[in-house]
Amino acid sequence: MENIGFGHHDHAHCITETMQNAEEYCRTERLRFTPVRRRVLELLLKEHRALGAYEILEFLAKEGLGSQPPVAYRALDFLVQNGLAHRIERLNAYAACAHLGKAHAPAFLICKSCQQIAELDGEQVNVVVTAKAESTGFAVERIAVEIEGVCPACTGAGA
Amino acid sequence: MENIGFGHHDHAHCITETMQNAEEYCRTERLRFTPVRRRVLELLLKEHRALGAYEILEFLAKEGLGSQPPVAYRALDFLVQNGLAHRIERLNAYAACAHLGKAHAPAFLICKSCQQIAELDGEQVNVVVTAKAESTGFAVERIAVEIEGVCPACTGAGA
DNA sequence: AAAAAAAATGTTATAATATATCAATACCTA
DNA sequence: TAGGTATTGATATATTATAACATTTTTTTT
Repeated sequence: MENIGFGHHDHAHCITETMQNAEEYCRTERLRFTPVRRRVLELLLKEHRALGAYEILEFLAKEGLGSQPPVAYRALDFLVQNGLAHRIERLNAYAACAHLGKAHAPAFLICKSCQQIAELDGEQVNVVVTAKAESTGFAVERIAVEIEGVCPACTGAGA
Repeated sequence: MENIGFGHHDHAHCITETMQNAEEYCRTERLRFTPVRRRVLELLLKEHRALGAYEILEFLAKEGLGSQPPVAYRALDFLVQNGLAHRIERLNAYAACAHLGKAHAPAFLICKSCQQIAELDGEQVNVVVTAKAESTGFAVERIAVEIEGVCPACTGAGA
């Protein structure tokens, strides 16, 4: 897995490509990629940072896609369950998955200043941690690695 | 750092010893270990699991130590700031530090079933992750490693 | 020891995040 | 097309967290 960082990139392309991948993924998995779900993923991709459920809800409300919290939470749950987005525990917020479909063990870089999220390959880390944990008899189900700090762009900008 | 796990231990002793360490630590660091702060740490140690701020507040209220949320949050902030307790992001809850005073890089094992928390030594993990992150130009400030699963006791109990 | 400054606490109010519940609708599939 | 399942709509409420300001306590300075 390649690291997806904070660098510049063709963002429009990154959106359309990920959306296409998501469409296909849902088709093959027989998941219902409904309008709200589709739109929420699109918003996460467009904003390219972690968004809270209520931030998302504001967008949805403006667009007539729903105005009550469960609308946003349900869509986010769907995306997270199916690996199309990740929940960032530290922020109680959500970010689009940068490696759609491919199994992966993400470690998140969280910029305090701009809320942008990058994914590092956490595979190694997961292996080490899982070994340690299971040697104590603990049954590992889920590993969250979240790294808080300041991204290159914001460091440069004196943030 | 030794791993502190889910095994049986002399809990009464573990409480008094940690409290003594905390007392001394606060004395040498010239920190004010006020009654509320002391009591909150004691509660975290006694319960030996992650407690939410409002759970703690209930105890405090019963004991006449305060009944409004800021009372609990302030005490918890103090303990976390000074390394006497940790915040478990996954649970929005708090646990007493198992390695008081010693600098350490904890990785938390969170039992879904009983909410008990164990600390693994996350030093290695932190080194690996920090290297990766900083190679992308990201300035690391804080790393959270949280492992969710089922502890040996609960696995045995069929949880 | 008194005054000034700093830290902690008390109190009220409210913000932000999240879920339970039940009714209505859309969609699969037998 | 009837029946089951998944999704959405809508209302209410639970849970977690902080802002703001007054008061008190502790520490430091004079």
